[in-house]
Amino acid sequence: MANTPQPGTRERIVRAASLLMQRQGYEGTGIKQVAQEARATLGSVYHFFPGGKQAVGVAAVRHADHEFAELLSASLSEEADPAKAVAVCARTLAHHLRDSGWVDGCPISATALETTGRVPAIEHAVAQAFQHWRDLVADRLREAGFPEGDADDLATTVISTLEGAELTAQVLKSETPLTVAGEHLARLIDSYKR
Amino acid sequence: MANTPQPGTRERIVRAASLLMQRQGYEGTGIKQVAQEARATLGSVYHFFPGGKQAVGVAAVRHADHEFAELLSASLSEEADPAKAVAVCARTLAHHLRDSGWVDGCPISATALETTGRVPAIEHAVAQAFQHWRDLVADRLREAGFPEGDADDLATTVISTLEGAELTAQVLKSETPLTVAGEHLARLIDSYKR
DNA sequence: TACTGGATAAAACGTTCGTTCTAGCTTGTG
DNA sequence: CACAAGCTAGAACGAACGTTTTATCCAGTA
Repeated sequence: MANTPQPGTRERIVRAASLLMQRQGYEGTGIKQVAQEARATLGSVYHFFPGGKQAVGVAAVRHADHEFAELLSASLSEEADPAKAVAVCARTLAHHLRDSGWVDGCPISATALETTGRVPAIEHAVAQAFQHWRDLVADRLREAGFPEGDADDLATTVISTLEGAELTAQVLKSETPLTVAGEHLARLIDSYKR
Repeated sequence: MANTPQPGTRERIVRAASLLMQRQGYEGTGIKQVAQEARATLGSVYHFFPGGKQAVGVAAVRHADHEFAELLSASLSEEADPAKAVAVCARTLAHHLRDSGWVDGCPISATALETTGRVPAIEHAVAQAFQHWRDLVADRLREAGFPEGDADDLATTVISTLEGAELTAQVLKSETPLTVAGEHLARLIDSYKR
């Protein structure tokens, strides 16, 4: 959506890094592999990212943050009922995951787990993404009339559960964990209504 | 529990690998680092694991599988009400995570995400672990009188949510995601009663 | 036309990776 | 005491890692 027809070199590097890190994690992705996949040279990578691999990693995480935020916002605004919207979102994730051959799960969780407590810059970008997504859900719930406390707690669990269900679905190569998680989340949200 | 007072070399290697892979993932953990941490030599590692790094990885995942299964079984049998048991389990995980300085999350999720679709042997061990844990919860729910279909679905979501909440808690360095997820899961399970 | 700065290209750095190999050590049985 | 088998020790392999360096290209401006 709204992609520049010919993304510049910097943009190609970030996208390639984001995709590779989604599938192989941060440690499993090499700078040279990123350059090759982005059809850029090593010189270009270090030109745009003097901070080296860590800087590329941070940019890739931020890119993934924005991408998933768009998908989330779209899902949340499609349905009038936020409970239904969450279920729809879970199904959408399940289809994307299946269509990719079970390789495209959450774009940052692999990176998150590998770098937590060891690479502060990436750790921080990951935390920002999680909070960002959480806030999107919380805002939608407040907007639908849920009290502040309930909305915050529910939003936290929605993100956690979607995250975990995507991991489980990927590992088991099955859409079921995501679809049932979506329905359970809808049921949970409904139980807070009124 | 029931640790041999002086674990043998093989056991030390598996434990060290499991711990390091929990914190740094599969790609981020080197064979030499495993050997050093286990107070073993490279020769010993390749003596016990002729399959190399992959074989060590599989053994480490299986070790983590059994360890977490024990924690899960203990939590589930401590409380008469399985809904309460799940909430207690979430709190236990939160405390362990906090006490470790936010580094000891789920022992296999980092490895799972890095290797899925790329290292079949490890992929398989990870899937077995998830199913194993899921079955423990499902059995407990059936035992408590939940119908088969409900028990299976709930067990899937319990594992998914615990997994995701642990990831979120680790990333945000907060116990909250795990504790509220535990309470939400208890509420969800209760909503299926009768 | 000459110059300048951003961007690209490619070779090479030292280090670490997973793995292999050949000794040497221990231990228990004949 | 001898001898195999199980285990440990440590050096060495080629390949890949992240990074640095030097040179070249190519806009846009004066």
